[in-house]
Amino acid sequence: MSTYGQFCPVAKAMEVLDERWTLLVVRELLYGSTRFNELRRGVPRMSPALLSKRLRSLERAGVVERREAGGRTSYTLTESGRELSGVVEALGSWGVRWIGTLGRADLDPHLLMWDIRRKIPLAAWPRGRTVLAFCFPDVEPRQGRWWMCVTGTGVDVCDDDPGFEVTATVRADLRVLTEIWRGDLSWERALATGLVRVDGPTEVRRGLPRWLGQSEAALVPRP
Amino acid sequence: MSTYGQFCPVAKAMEVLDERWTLLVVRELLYGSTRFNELRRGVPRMSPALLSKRLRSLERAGVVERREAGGRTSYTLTESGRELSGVVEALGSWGVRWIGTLGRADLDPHLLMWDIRRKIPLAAWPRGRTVLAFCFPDVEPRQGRWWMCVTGTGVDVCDDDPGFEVTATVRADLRVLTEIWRGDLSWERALATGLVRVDGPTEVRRGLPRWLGQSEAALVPRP
DNA sequence: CTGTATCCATGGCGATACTG
DNA sequence: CAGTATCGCCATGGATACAG
Repeated sequence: MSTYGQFCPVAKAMEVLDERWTLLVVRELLYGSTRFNELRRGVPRMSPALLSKRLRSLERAGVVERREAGGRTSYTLTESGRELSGVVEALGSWGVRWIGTLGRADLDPHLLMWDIRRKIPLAAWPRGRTVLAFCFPDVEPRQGRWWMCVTGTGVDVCDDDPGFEVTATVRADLRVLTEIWRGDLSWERALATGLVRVDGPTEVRRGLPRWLGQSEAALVPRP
Repeated sequence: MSTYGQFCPVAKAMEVLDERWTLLVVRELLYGSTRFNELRRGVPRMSPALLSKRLRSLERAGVVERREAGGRTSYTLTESGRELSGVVEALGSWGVRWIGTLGRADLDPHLLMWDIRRKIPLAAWPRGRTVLAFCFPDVEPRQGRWWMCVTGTGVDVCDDDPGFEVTATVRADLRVLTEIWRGDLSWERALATGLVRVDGPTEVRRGLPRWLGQSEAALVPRP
């Protein structure tokens, strides 16, 4: 842990939080991930060794509680950790307002699909099974096709064809769907201009914006 | 600048802000410092080379505007930078609530005197010159005595005797005065228990808490 | 006053492989 | 599933001196 030699609360907070990846791990924990490998999915570019190290640091700092039960390990936020939501929200609001442009390397279909999955409003979907196929023409084939299977009980994301009949196919550049998700671009505009194409029944095209929604960042007013 | 390969606004914000010292420099700018050496006083353990580098990074990120006028350079926050107040405040509130214990190395008389100086409510002080002497018995002599000269026009902090008649002397361990300043300890308690001694007229002892005040961190409710 | 220049050691962190 | 182990680079940043 770095030290600043200052009594200022901002400095003391940053001693715990300023290391690379740390607040992204906290973000994942705030989103509800508790397992090591579940956390890994949220920070795929972080090596497991480093994730392990950060979790220990956060535990020492009283932010994370590590528990072993039935041979399984879980990580949860302490009260101190849960209160970091204020910091994370402030960072997110600032980031979406002032870091407008995404580089090509910021785009990640896997992260996007998991983010969307996390906020699927099950209640808004039809009963029975609905399968949405996603196609990102600008992405290499291996990462360019995804399937999202929504049933009454849950959501599955696959990167290869699960075999079920596809209800509709969503076709858009990865950047476009990412910008919609972040709220940089609206569903209506994207559909109207053809930046997104939906092949399937009309009611699906109509319902899509409500079914898939947007990240909470979309609620932040832009400068 | 680090990269995370994520479109998440928190990650994009941290790419700009997670490097060591960065948010402390922003904090100084939010407090109103604009000159290079003025900024240095707020982050004395940071090397000038590094400060220079950080200021450039922040300029590239659109957070800081650098201006040269009349051979003098000044740094001010852009609108984007000013909006980081939300982040800094969230960090400060969290820090003062959850990082309760200060190590010996976190205490710094120079920083403390300058912090106090920054918030002196001139209007509350008597007309004419008032000189407060501070004595930190637990600190090595060179850093253990300070003088604060308050006149109608401003405040001066000195680490050697300016020669004026001393109105009153405040005597406390550096840790004690720091804790009072942060709001971990109240003036009343500290005076009542003798953790702080004020040698001087009664009205000074009475007025001190209002004259010196506390940092804004003191307003944050504790867990 | 406002920085640059230079040097150097440390260790952070990425990559990869492997284990109970 | 939940991590360790190992390796090696290179960038970070601390220290100091110096300059326009």
